[in-house]
Amino acid sequence: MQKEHILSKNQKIIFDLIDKFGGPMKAYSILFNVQKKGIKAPLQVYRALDKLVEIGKIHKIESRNAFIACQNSSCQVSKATAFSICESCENVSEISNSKLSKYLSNFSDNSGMKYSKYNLEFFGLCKKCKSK
Amino acid sequence: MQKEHILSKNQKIIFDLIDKFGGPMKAYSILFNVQKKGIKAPLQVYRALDKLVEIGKIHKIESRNAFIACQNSSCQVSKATAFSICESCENVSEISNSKLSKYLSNFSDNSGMKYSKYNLEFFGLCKKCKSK
DNA sequence: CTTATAAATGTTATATTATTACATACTGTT
DNA sequence: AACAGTATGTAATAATATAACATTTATAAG
Ligand SMILES: [Zn+2]
Ligand SMILES: [Zn+2]
Ligand SMILES: [Zn+2]
Ligand SMILES: [Zn+2]
Repeated sequence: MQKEHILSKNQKIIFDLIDKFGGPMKAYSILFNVQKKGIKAPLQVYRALDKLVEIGKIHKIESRNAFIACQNSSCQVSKATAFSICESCENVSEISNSKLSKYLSNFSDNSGMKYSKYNLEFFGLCKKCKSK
Repeated sequence: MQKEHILSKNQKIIFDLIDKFGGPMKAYSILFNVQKKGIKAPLQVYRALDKLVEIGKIHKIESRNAFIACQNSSCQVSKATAFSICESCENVSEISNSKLSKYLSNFSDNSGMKYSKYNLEFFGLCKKCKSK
């Protein structure tokens, strides 16, 4: 189980927006959408995003510079993330596969490096886009 | 084996720089370093980078917005990439592990999605940084 | 060789993403 | 009350990436 975090005002506004939206959102799109709530500057958005990523409530989709709400409450807080991304419609979903996460969390090679975190992004065509 | 690509002038200048540098380079750092060779504008750099990524001569480290020469001539041209990244010294190396690549290339879940490409980034501390 | 086509280049301007710096306010603890 | 840690507000700017348009070079076909 995850530790519960009490979100601050800005953090809550921004998390609620991303969570409700359901898909990946870009920082400046978030900014535009929360301006009516009094959040006026990019930095206010980025600070909230940083914190939300840190506590695992959202994840950054690195290849898209976008942020998505965690769809997997049991994932190891931001330390082990995997996503599938449709290159046609840009739909993104978080992969929750215990075999995969176990395999990657235990991965080690002969580099002498100790891995404490990973991010995996799969690309392809989703069901809908495939059948077009 | 990979198909051989003949690089254009700008592509060759930029690939040679990245390859010689050995680690991840950022686009504007590349630009600065090739200005004496006549490449003056960001777009010239980005166009060469796009092409080099496309043909698998370099890869983009998404979490760092940086580009590194492919260290693994047998990797499936830009379709299956894995890196280890030291969060302390920012050293990056390409992971060449046939079991891992086989596992990920064959990965499928019940989403109905057909994966054609992936990128994996491991984070941790390298040997050197661990012992500090 | 000429024509056609695709790929690459040059140049300017601009869009998008993210951080620095500094001042202020809120929250919980001793 | 004093302190430490976290969060906020605001302005300016840095860093990353693309749009638009003109021109040139490479490749292949007729
Ligand atoms: Zn998650
Ligand atoms: Zn799709
Ligand atoms: Zn490679
Ligand atoms: Zn290191």
